[in-house]
Amino acid sequence: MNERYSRILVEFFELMSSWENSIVADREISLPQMHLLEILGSRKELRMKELAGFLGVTTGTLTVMIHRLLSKGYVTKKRDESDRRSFIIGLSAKGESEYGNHHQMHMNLIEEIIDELGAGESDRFFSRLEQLQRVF
Amino acid sequence: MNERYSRILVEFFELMSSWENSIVADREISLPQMHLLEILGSRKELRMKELAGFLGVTTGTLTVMIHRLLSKGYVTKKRDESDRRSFIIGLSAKGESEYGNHHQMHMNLIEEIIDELGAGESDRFFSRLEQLQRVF
DNA sequence: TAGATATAGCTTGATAGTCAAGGTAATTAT
DNA sequence: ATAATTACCTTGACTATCAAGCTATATCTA
Repeated sequence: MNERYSRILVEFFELMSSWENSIVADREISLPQMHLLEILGSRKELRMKELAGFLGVTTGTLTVMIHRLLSKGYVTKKRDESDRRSFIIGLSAKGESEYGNHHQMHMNLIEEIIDELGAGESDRFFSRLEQLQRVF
Repeated sequence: MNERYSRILVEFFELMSSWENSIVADREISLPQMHLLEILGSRKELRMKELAGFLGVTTGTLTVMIHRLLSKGYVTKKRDESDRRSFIIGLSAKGESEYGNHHQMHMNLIEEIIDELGAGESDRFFSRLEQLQRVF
């Protein structure tokens, strides 16, 4: 039985992964880059160190990611005048637009989930999903 | 409300991702490589083309992944004598062992989920999760 | 059966993501 | 003051990834 649960969980994860991949495909930016935009979209402005923490990468990795996103115009970078070692990263107008577009895709997905499960079951399902944050 | 659902789903996905990352860390193989081992573990033997399909990568990408896994001894590769253009990829003993270890981690996770949600709610939860395969 | 077409896999060149280790500049603690 | 810490950057090494073009084998078709 637990084997079945494990299989369902793994398959769900793989389906979500490929869904995410498919909606960024042909979009000029990669999935890790979109993830970065998503974090900035919900948290507004962050320092490099903080952003690296949310992404789960080193600041060295982030430095080059930000360079690429800067050159494509998705993010802004300015010095933090209160601590001149730090930089403040934010979304440009183009970045906001890309984030908004992606976020809408997520909202559409949520609609489809609610259609599939029904309102009551959806609420129950997401509550369980939230509860599981304690497990990881 | 849908905003909340979306946030929960995204956070769940991120938690699962970092959980997966953490359990392969310091393990000599990468996450994509482990994913490959998992597919072979459940499907036994596959041709390159089939394996690439399950992984969602091109055969070119797979060629180099298999080279790396062969050199580290996790997989086996032999010609398909019924179609000499093809190769049959399988797990070596070392690959089986690595897969078994990883699979056990998943089973432990399932245990923790059941502990957290309870048996009845877990069953309901996984049924919903399974139902959602239709949405993606 | 010969020639055309399709398929399986490989190679190469380009772009990205990733970390560890070591560097600089700015801040904070002693 | 100066030592220690912090934030970030750079470099070198490795992996993942695709597209395009290649070879060998299989299949179709006239």
